Amino acid sequence: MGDADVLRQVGLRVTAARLAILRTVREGGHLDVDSIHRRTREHVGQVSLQAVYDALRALHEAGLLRKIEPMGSPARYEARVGDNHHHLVCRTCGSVTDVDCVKGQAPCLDPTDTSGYLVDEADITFWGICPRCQTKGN
Amino acid sequence: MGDADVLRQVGLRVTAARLAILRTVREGGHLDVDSIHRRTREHVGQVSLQAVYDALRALHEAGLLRKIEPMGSPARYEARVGDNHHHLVCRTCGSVTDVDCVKGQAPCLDPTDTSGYLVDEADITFWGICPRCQTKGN
DNA sequence: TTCCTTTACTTGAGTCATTCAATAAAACGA
DNA sequence: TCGTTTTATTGAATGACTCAAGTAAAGGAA
Repeated sequence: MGDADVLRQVGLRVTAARLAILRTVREGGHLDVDSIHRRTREHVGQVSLQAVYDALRALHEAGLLRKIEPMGSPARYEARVGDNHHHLVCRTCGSVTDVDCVKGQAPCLDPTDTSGYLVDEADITFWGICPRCQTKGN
Repeated sequence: MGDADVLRQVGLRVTAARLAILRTVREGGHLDVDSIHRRTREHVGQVSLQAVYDALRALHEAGLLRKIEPMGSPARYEARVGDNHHHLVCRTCGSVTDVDCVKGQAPCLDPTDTSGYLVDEADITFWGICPRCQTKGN
């Protein structure tokens, strides 16, 4: 199934911008909005930053993209959704790496005491220094 | 040991603003900067917003306060540090509640595969609907 | 195909949390 | 008490993101 069908399936219109943005995020890893904007332009020419914001929100609300916001840095988007994986974030360079769920397949949704909350998601970020920044000294 | 000594111990000068801010955060739970500013004023009169930002950063860097930034809302500070607890955040009203570490005393610092990262902290946020918002029938 | 309605895109201005910069005022060791 | 260093004040700036109004494109209906 192509991306056009994926979009239609979630009730979104198929536009060049959305197809390009979807592709960009898939290729890119964990890109911020600015990077997505720049790379998307390389694919389809002119696209406004607002169009990128709009499309990312639509794609995110439709469940096609996941949005992460590590403390202190702008939002990032990734195409890997629905598998409840977590993230390693480098304190030095800010790079993000996926980590599979700590508990295997289970969705990590069980704090020992939920205090009455109806919990539907566990958002887990591991902070540390990435291999490259370790070797770079400091 | 009083707060003044606590401040001196971490190498910070003792000022009325810092003492009041520390007290405010202790009393407040998970307050954002604006709330801290407002409440601190009630304790000591005039304090500028920037002084609050500066003090919070200093206190945070000194390890006296913990900073959390749930997606989509301004930063919040809490006085409970060093025990690696986690947070429940309400999707509806944004309120934050503490949860003890899922793994008991252990610091939850073991993703199955760290990809070479030197991990020093696990930041875990559980998202859901708080009891009050559940009964309010959204 | 053409028309029409709905949805998306563009441009430009606005908001909010946070930071920067320069001056004034305290803290605290000498 | 003095002098240096750190902290506070005031005001301006930044950056990520949103809002709003008009234009363009998508896709169903005629």
